[in-house]
Amino acid sequence: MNCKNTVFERFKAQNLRLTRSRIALVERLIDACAPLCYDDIKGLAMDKTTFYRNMHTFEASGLIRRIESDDKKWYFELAGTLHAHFICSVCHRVECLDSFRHPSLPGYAIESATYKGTCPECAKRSGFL
Amino acid sequence: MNCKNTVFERFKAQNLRLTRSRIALVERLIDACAPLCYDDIKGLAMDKTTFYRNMHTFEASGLIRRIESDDKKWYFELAGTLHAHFICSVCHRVECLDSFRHPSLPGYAIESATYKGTCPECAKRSGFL
DNA sequence: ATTTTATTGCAACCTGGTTGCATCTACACT
DNA sequence: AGTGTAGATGCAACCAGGTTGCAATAAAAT
Repeated sequence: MNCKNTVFERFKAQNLRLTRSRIALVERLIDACAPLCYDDIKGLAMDKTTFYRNMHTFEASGLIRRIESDDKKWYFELAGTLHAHFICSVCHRVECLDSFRHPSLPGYAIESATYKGTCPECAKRSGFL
Repeated sequence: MNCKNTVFERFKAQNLRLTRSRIALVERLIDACAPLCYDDIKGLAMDKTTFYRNMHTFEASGLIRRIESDDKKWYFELAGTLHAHFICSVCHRVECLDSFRHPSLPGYAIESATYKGTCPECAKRSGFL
């Protein structure tokens, strides 16, 4: 479960301090239902060093997952259920495709699936519909 | 067909000059059966500007496709048949999954599929087998 | 051979992300 | 509550991949 208190308990269990930035980051990540990059949290007025260092820490402790989009930026999301991502090459948004099962490939250990193309909104907007 | 002469004919048809660098690049891309990044062609002793500019040109003319790996680099491959890619998070190699059909997602125009995880070789090497 | 124009290479730049280090602060211990 | 200390933060400087401006070069058309 991705509720705040659960996350904070995991912090304690891993000797991670409950700092102002971390609380803000977790709240933001819970709020958003899509992966976020540094630009997305700039409103939090946090140094990028702090952001990236915390993301690494969170990733190492299994709290979040990292996704590389096609805009050379890293996106982070709370590590909930495994799901695929769709990256729109028009608006560059990263979307979660919940309830999507990865295909199986003998010999390969698939950990994530990313699909790229045009999302429904952009297709509509550009008259591709 | 990805034979050299076919490619060079397309060059002419698009008013692209047949330069030493372009010939070398096309030969290298045909040779490799995997997407290549700038580091992969450093042996060709070509300035990175030339490499990237040509890749953009080739992409614009539909000759190649661009893939973003998880190492913050761009990989390029000849635009042959559509297929998915597997990126190994251990050795960072980009592999082509030929004869792999993309799933269908209503509303989304899927143009590419990328799977990440551990490739068979790395799984074996690290004793995950 | 000459001219024209696309292409190349260099240097300088941009952006996303990382590292070193001094400062600060969460938290444990009195 | 006051204090000590390891862990967290912010700044500046840095690194790497990729892009841009511009002068020099080389295809290819004449």
